[in-house]
Amino acid sequence: MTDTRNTRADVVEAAGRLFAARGYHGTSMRDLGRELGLQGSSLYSHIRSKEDLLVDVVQRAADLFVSSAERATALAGDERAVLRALIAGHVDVLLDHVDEARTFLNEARSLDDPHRERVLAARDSYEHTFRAVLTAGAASGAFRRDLDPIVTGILLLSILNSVDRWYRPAGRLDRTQLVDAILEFTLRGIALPEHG
Amino acid sequence: MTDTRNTRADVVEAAGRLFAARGYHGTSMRDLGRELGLQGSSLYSHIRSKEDLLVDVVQRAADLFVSSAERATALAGDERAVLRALIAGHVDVLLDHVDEARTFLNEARSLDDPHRERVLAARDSYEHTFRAVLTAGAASGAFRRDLDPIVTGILLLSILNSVDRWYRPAGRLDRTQLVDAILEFTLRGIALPEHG
DNA sequence: GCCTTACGAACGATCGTTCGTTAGGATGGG
DNA sequence: CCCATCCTAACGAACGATCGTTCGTAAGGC
Repeated sequence: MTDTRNTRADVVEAAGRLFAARGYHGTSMRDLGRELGLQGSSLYSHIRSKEDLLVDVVQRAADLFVSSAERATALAGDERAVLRALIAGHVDVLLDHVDEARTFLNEARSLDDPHRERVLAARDSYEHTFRAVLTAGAASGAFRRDLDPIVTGILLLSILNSVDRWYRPAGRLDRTQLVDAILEFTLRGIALPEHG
Repeated sequence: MTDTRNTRADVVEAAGRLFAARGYHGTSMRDLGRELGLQGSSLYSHIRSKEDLLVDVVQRAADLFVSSAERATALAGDERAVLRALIAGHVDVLLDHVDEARTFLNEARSLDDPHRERVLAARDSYEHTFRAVLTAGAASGAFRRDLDPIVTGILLLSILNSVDRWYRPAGRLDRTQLVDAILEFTLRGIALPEHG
């Protein structure tokens, strides 16, 4: 019963899986066919080229990240609340769509120019959302004023973009605790407060 | 004058450059030959296989990271000083050997089993150094006691391993300021201290 | 005269892709 | 209700290109 015929969405999903695990150049069309129980040539009933698949996977991830950020900023609340929502949204996208997100983060460089620029633009817009909240928080008094929001945003996103490399849902932290840990680290750091 | 004959070290260095830029599977031996002004087949005067090159590049980066950590822990000083040295050492390796470090971080999965395990073991040992300092600092009172050193170490290393993706020496921060920014973020976070 | 470095042709394997064809379910007219 | 039709998904052979690699050979400095 599971061996019904495949749709384009099935192909894109399997492509995400393999691209995430072995990279775009490390995945052949025949590999991808085998993953679906097909011949490599049969994939061309669904797509026009291998690059098409990468575009689809990466674009889908980009959309997920951008719309997650939009939902977070639409929230009522001070900058801390929005920042928490941004972190939680990023973690959700990363963990609920690991393969697309991984491919987005690691394989975008294999896109050819028009597509790569479009993806980099989406990423810029996404990162800008983080910077904007950090800047607003510094102005409103929620965050320190002596830190550069650009650098701070990059450091936070460095943490977030690495979550899929180590976090395992079966481990000690559930997802809420993960978000809390990242937020706590970002807000207060590891130093003892009473210390100089 | 620059077109003297090439040594094995030249080949490994050029391989690191291309592996970092295009990935292991995205780099062909003929690409690599062209980078050195050679035929692809001529590379086999210096190496036995393409995989050899990846092993060399990745192993070299692993050694650099591990010995950097050893130098940092050999330092006199409290845990904050050692932590700063660890951060500075990591940044130095990453920026002074970008290509090897990038390849180490991104292409280790393309190694076959015996070599990959050895590299993962080196990485584990390196990360253990960070955890050990964080644990010692929590015990001595330099750092907060309510944070998990394992998680904290991972978050810090997430920041450090991403530095090469955004830091440009021509930008606003020189290298010392970069280390200071990371240390400050890690120790105190972005929240206003007087805030709840 | 040897040893290192490089060449260039060639190997079989695999790459992404095209093509003509087919099985079978959906569709619609009589 | 049946049959002709169409469409989608898949096959398998084949294409030229490129892959990593081998081999026999040549050039040139210690």
